[in-house]
Amino acid sequence: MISLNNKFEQLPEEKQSRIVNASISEFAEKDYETASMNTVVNQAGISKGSLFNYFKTKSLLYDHIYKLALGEVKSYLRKVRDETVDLPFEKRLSKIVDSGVQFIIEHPRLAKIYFRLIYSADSPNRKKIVSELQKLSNDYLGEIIQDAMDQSELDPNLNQGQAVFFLDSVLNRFLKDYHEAISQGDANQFNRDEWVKGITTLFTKGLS
Amino acid sequence: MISLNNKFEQLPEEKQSRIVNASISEFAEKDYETASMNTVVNQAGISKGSLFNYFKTKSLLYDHIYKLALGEVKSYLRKVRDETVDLPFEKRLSKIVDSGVQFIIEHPRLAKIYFRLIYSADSPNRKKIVSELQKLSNDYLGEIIQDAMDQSELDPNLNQGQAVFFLDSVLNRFLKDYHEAISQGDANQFNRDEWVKGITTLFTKGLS
DNA sequence: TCCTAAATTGACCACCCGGTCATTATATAA
DNA sequence: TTATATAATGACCGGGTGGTCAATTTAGGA
Repeated sequence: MISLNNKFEQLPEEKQSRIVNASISEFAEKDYETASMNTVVNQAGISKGSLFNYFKTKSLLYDHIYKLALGEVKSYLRKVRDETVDLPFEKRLSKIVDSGVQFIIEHPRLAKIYFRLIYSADSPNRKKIVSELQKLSNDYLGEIIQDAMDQSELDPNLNQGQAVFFLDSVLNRFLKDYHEAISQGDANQFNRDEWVKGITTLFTKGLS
Repeated sequence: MISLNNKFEQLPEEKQSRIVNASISEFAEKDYETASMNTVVNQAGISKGSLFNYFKTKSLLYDHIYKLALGEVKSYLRKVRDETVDLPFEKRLSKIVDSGVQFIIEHPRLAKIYFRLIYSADSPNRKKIVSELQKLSNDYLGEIIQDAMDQSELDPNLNQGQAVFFLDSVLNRFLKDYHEAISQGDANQFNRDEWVKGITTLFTKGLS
């Protein structure tokens, strides 16, 4: 026995995806407490009893969904890290922003769940999840910054932790605002190239 | 007739502050949907009917509270802006961080409401409020950055909007993390001076 | 002291929630 | 075809919600 969720995983794939889809929509639209299991079952076209048979509690369903969202985020990060490993810091940063934007466009609902998780305070196990995410981001951006330090593209005596923090702050905030702009239909206010250039300039040369 | 809330404002001050206190606690602890009017009336020691007599709906009570929180934030910003108007950019930044930290320590619950408002998505009129906040931040940080540009402490050809965005991202994120660290009792992980120095260095000289 | 107008109360309403479980429908093996 | 195990159902439960309003308490002037 590997998984504790075999009930759900042994379902026909079509049914699984109906349920996952409905759950993603609901958890993207409302925060954890406000999201309704009733809405999920109605949108998925199954009965309430069935859903609670597959996932014993709301919290376990949420677990399944956020892990799924996080998995997608991670695979994107891994992809862009590996694909840019030989590029200079500036180009790397640019690609990171690019693929963040791409992720948001391709998975707007997952992005919403991700941002809700980071910025809101009411998901179950929030502390554990957020610290996990922090580690992920630390590892990911830390590696990129360390590479740049090793290549003397960034000051080798940099406080690496701080640098990661700054980069993370700006990137996350940019992507969050971009995501919000998209979901309100006015993403044109963002000239992507200009922003990428601005961000890389900030980190390499500062504002003076 | 100036105010529409005269019912509440004509109450004895002691009673007003009991109600405000209870409301602040509740809206700080839970997000808008989850916060309970029952909890508020119990903690304030008044009856439910009375509260709904003073504030016709939950949303109107929330309005009153967030405006109060915002007012405090604004007065802090105004104060630090005026007190630092003659200082160089670096010193100014440092004072801004200082007074942000001070605000968080003095008004932890208001800070929580403020951060919830910015980062969460479920307060009523959120769009309007957030854009109001953005304007506030733009005016405030914009002025400080413009001053630094005028004094040639920052590049006079800077994209001012971007610069404000970056500064806002880093400052807000720092204060948010600091606030969370405090409310979990381990704020010692933040060496304030080191962070202030790091932030000012980032913005003036970059990381290379 | 009594009367009236205003303030306060809390039982009550309709609604929604997460979760349960006896009942029913479905699939499978004999 | 029939008997049996398994899966799916939705009425139902206790509890909490924002909001209401008839009844009661309080305050103040005559």
